[in-house]
Amino acid sequence: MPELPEVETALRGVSPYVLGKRVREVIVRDKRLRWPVLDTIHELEGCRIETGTRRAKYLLFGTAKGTLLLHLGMSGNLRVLPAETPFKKHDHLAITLEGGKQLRLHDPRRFGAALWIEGDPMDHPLLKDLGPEPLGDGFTAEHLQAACKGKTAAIKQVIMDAHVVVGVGNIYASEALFMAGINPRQAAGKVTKPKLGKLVKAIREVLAASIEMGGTTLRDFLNESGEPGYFKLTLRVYDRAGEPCRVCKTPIKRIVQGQRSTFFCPTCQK
DNA sequence: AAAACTACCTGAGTGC
DNA sequence: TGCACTCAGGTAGTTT
Repeated sequence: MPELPEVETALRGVSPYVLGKRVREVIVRDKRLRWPVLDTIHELEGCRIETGTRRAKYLLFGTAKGTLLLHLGMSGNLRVLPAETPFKKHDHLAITLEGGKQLRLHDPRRFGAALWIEGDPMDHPLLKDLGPEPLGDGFTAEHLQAACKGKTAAIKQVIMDAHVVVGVGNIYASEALFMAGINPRQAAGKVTKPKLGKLVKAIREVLAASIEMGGTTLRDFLNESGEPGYFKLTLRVYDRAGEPCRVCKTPIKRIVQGQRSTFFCPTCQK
């Protein structure tokens, strides 16, 4: 599910309801997420949530005492509901706020995470070695060129490596490579400089456009108001194997790279 | 150092 | 209806 646009959409959706609110109670209904949810999560109780930010696909809710880090994994979503709303299966974490609302983490596959961090969250092992934000100033053509230099790994694998740039998931990796006219199997070190420049631009554009539209929806993602996003309607190659390329009509191909599906147009992406 | 692979988990869809 | 199978948006951690 959540690629970066969905995570950003979730953050924007819940922020108005949680920012400035004090946490009454943290309810752990199932601690078996990617890592066991520790009892330290209850340190959040009594704290006022002062900030809501995102780093890569991690959500950070800051208080004076520490930071709540959430990750939505493959199948997670956040909802804000009246605290008395019956729990659904897979509602693993619930944070009751002053005023009677509750922030809930729902995650069928349980690849998500919930951690309590004291001190600067950017020093946390999960965050300290991450590459630049794709929509930030640090993600430049020069940066990507330096990261690709001499690499034999496929360009798709490289742009999905969080040490190179964060937030480029499986859908948008395929989409951006199509937009830049790059074959996903090409060795990163062999992609020309101008193409890498185009790729930076494509990654920024596709992510920004999807955030604008409220995130792509596949399967179980619902945005904060319960309405699905509509970006899937405009996907260029992802999940379109056998269908005609929107530019040249060549059938879109599906291959497997690093145990993940890749979609591309053999004509437009040389 | 870099690349390849493993592990974690449920649910939807397909074919018989 | 049921069973067996494949596939799915992520990524830390391990092995080669």
